[in-house]
Amino acid sequence: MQALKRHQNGGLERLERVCRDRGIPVTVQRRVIFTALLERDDHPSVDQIFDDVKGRIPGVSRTTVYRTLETLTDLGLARRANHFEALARFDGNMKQHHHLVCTVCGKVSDFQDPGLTIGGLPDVRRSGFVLFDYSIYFEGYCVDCKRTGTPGKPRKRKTS
Amino acid sequence: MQALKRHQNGGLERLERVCRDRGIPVTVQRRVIFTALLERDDHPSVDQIFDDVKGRIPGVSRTTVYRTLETLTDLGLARRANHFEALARFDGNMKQHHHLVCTVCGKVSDFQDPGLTIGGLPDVRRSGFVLFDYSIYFEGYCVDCKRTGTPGKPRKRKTS
DNA sequence: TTGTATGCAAAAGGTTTGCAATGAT
DNA sequence: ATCATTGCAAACCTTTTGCATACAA
Repeated sequence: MQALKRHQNGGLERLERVCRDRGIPVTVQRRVIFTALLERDDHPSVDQIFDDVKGRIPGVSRTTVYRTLETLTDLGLARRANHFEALARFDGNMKQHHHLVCTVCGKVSDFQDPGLTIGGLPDVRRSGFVLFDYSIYFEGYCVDCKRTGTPGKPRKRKTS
Repeated sequence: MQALKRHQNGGLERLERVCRDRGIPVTVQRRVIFTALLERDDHPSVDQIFDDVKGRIPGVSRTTVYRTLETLTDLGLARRANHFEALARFDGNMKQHHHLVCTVCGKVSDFQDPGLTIGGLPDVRRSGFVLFDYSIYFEGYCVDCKRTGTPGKPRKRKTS
């Protein structure tokens, strides 16, 4: 319902406008992949979108899905749902703590603040979810990236 | 400082106790890898720990680091810092929203609640960080996993 | 027509697995 | 002595890249 609404309120029109503004072509692939993304609200992986889409575009390649999702992110029409690049990360700090995520370089650092609480814990129980902890991810520019800008683009591979 | 303190307050003793309780051996690799993890507070990747550790254990293999970090997670001595398994994930919902993360099956779902605010935004500016958004990750058991328990273990590959 | 996006195939990176040897209790 | 863990090598999956072709404007 939620997704459908988003879809109806000019999802594609938004894509077309943004592409025109940036002077890049609006291809069939971009249209369909963007639509598929808007139809989901479960943070799909590249392969999930690929599966959704391959029935609608004759010979799409996974590569195009990768590239298009990245393009949409650049255009500000999507974002990466994973902090950290796609790598396993571990944490030996078992105390509750929060995180500062730099959306430019991808760096994540701990931010411990016992005084930080949520105003009125949400009613997640309603959905049958058993809550036992929470952690807040603060997004912004770290000191190093403050001036350069361009949010939403984590670094590529091999930059550890 | 923080990490050092954690290290001093019986990091290894904790490991030894937990291993004894579970009846599994305390190997050199487990000792050193756990120590290396406690020395960092930057959510290291497997390779970062491997680098830290290969000077201290003659012929460690990356495989052992993978396996040991997973073991530590099972033992409750570490946790994965990345929600989602190590995969790129995208989100077409650009409005502020929060997340419900099931620590058993790894499923992440959106949780939108405009009434949910943080009591007194933290003083992250002090560190030079420019904050422009935040998102809360609520961790717990989803309806499906409620009874089975065993937190902290996201699903493996190929389970999309 | 001009320039960018696409698809393919191959490469590169990250993670898991089987098995024999080693090590902890 | 026994059973789990380790290391190696190979397999597997995910993501990126180069290049020729196809497509949008």
